[in-house]
Amino acid sequence: MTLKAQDTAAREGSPQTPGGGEAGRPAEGLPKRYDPSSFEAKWQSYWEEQGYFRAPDLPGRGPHWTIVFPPPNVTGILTFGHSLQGTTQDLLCRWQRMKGVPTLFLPGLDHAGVATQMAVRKHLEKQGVNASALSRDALHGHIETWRKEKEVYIRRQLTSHGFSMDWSRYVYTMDPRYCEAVRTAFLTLYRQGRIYRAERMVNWDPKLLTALSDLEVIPKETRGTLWYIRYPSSDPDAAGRGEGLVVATTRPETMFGDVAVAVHPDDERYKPWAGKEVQLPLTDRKVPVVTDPAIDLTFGTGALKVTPSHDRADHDIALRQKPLPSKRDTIDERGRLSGEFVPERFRGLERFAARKAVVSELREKGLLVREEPHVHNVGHSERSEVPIEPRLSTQWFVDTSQMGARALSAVRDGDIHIVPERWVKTYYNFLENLEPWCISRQVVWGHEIPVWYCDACGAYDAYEAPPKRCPKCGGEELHQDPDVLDTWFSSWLWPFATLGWPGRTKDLERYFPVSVLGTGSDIVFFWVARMIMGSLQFLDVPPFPYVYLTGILTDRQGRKLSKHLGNSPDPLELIEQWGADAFRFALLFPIPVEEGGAWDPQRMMEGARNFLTKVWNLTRLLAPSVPAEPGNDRSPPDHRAEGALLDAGAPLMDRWIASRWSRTAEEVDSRLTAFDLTGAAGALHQFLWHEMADWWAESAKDRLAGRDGPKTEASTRRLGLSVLERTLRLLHPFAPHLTEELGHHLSPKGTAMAVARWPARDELPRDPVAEAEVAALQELVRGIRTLRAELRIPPDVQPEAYLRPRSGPALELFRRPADLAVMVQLSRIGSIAPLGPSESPPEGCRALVTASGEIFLRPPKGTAERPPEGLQALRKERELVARLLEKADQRLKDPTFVDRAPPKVRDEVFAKAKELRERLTLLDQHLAGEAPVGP
RNA sequence: GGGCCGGUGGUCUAGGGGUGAUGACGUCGCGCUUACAACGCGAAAAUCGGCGGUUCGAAUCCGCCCCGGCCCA
Repeated sequence: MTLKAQDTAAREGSPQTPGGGEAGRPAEGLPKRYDPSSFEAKWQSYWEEQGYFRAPDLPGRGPHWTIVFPPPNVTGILTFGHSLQGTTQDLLCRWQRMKGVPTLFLPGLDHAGVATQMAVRKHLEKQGVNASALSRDALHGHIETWRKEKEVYIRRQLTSHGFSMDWSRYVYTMDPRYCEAVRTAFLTLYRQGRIYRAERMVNWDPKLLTALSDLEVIPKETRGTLWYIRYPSSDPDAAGRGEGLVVATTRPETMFGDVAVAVHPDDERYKPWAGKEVQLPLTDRKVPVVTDPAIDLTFGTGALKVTPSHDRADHDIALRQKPLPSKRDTIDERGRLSGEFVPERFRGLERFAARKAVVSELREKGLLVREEPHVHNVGHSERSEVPIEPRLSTQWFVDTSQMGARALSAVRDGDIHIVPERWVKTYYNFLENLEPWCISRQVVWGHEIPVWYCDACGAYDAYEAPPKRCPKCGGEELHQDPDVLDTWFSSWLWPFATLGWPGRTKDLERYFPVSVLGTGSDIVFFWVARMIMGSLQFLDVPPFPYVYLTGILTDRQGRKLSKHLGNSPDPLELIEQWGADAFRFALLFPIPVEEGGAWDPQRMMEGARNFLTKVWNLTRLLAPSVPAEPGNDRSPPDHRAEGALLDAGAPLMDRWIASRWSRTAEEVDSRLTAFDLTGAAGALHQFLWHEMADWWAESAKDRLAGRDGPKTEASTRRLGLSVLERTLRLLHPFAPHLTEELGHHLSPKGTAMAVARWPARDELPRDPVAEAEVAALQELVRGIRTLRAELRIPPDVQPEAYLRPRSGPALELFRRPADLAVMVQLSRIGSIAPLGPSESPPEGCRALVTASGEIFLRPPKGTAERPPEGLQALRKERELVARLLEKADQRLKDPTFVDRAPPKVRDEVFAKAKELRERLTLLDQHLAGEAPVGP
């Protein structure tokens, strides 16, 4: 009945009273099972309705916490990387929001030029539309339709992660305001002379017919062939040159574009050739032999054909060898041989077909000396995946040298910190070797280039709005540059264009700079470095003080998770199956966020889900139904109330768990401050599961069951709830839905967790004495459990135990019957009797010796007198102690150690040796006699 | 070719000069002990990639080497 009602509420998405003690859910309590699907959607819409995530409109500068989410591409489905980024960034935002800092988590969408155009074309072609025949406007229309569809879907995906984004400030890189920012950026740089047109070697994609930036080119290891081609001597009679020169190349089809053969100036083999000419095979042309220091003597034959139009290095060589032409196009934009230099019979052949044709003709003519397999890296288009054709072409470039230098010093001078720090060097390395940034793309989808050309005189300039006439010749026929801008030319403005730049908006004033820029380490160059350049250039300040780089997650075979490879789990499916909280937690823990590594979905999700289940059940133990406790409403906690529960006479385990909580709160907060999200998650995992649940709750069960009277029961419950509720708040940024659900269960009328106050680290008192005593208690309890497991004592049999304390804290424990009772409970034995220093335990006991004390257990009648294997634990303990003692003694015997080690270390070792020696004696007595031992 | 990162039980991982080297998953015992089998208790399992060096003392610092990965050419 109960479950059913909830399910309906969740499906409908917006219950009237989400926390509802009265209407939403019957007050009896928490369902037995942790079922995230029954409440996650409910809280998402509740948060949204309440407007918790809308960043406050505040005037002027002031404290703020801003994170701009790296905008997903309109291409469609969210990637795993977005889930990871969103999770880390949402965590930081929720944490700061709870601290009361005005917080903005800004979502957006990237138009993603080439990638989107490709996706939409593919989509249209599937529907039978011939995309290449469409006009620019028509294609824009289709893309717009596509965008509207994807936008809704992407938003739903982000929301279903529980990300606390401010959707009222959502930005699309094609919004008119954003377009203005892009235009302003272009015009500013253009007028400063930092944007220019030039003919340069670019990465040409012969399929998409566009230039690509270096970063869009993916080198792929490719098996090719190295062909050795003879370039015959042009004067065969000359001494030593009769055979001609042999040149090695992987691209014989480009030979018609050769302008020279180059050799290293120090290469003895080719000394006689310098300045001479060779015949260019398959043509009637001759080319000179030049010397250039860039030639690698060891590669191939040490002689290189120089093809300036189709190879970057060759182009550089040709430029250096002044009289040589630096341009000789023989391959057209579609990758076909063409032009006057190509013999008629090869013209029009596609490059790979041409390669075959050229090779076979060379072979026929006996000019092919040798061919051998050759593995090398070939640049491929990230977008279309075809091999890149280096090509000379006229493009727009940004001169980034000065901006790069500023970006470099921003990090060097400590204005920007990169976390983890090791990426700093990579960042330097990139900026120290900056190339001009090619920003024009020959596609139709993207930001237009605000440059107009005069049809009459050819003059061109950049304008804010379409010019009426040419300022030079007065011509009225002008046309705009047909190219569009590289997507990254809009992305690099993201931290400030999203806040209204170039306008001087309130948001820009309040929420800029961004507090931390989080992204995957794979786009340090594409994005991070350029945003830093852009912000320094246009606003004169760094865009953010911190860059937080996450690692790259891989599958079990170490391959990057990507849609491409199909090895990336679908975030939505994971959320549906396991819940958003489990997914979030699994992304953070236990694999370190900034390291990345193999992410096995099943295993990760199970681990996270089990942990959250634990939290669920712990809450169920403490508050099976809505507690009637007054004042338990998440308002600032009442220190006096807890003070009374935690005075000197309070139960040891209570004082202990409060103290542990305090340490955990501090650890979580300081780890978050240091961007150690995994560490913070780990601290909570450790505390909730292995301290609060395993030890405190186990020790408190009797009290909670009312066995010590109703007053004790009430105070225990109150203390437990007080610690639990505080921990839920600490956990909220990690698992927002679960903690919201449980928080409302605990106090139906309380503040929502999403806006609850982040606990101060010293809210509950530290108690080092209690911590030391519980450490001893745990050691003794574990000893008893070990012994009992070894003696094969059945669970329902409760033997008697005798303990003789050896350490100070243990001694204290034995003074207090209540603490002994806790030990009895935790180790499931019948009774514990303390033994004085000279007392002996009764006959028939088995013993174990720990640092805290000696443990004796009497197997009840009827159980095995002695386990078949004997007393392994005791024997192993002896071995270990003996080994440790020997080590310690050795050090103490070493005069240099005694001489040079700090006194503190020396004393420690000395004390340790003393303790070990005593323990060894005890162990030997137990082993030798198996008899109860007196002094 | 240049640069960066990592190598710790079967797997993943903590620790960054003095530890009895964390913890998780998995494995093996024993248990459905009324918060939790999505669990509990116990056990087995690592000479911290190799070789040198610095040091009274190295998983930890330095050098070289080997292996894996990433980035830029």
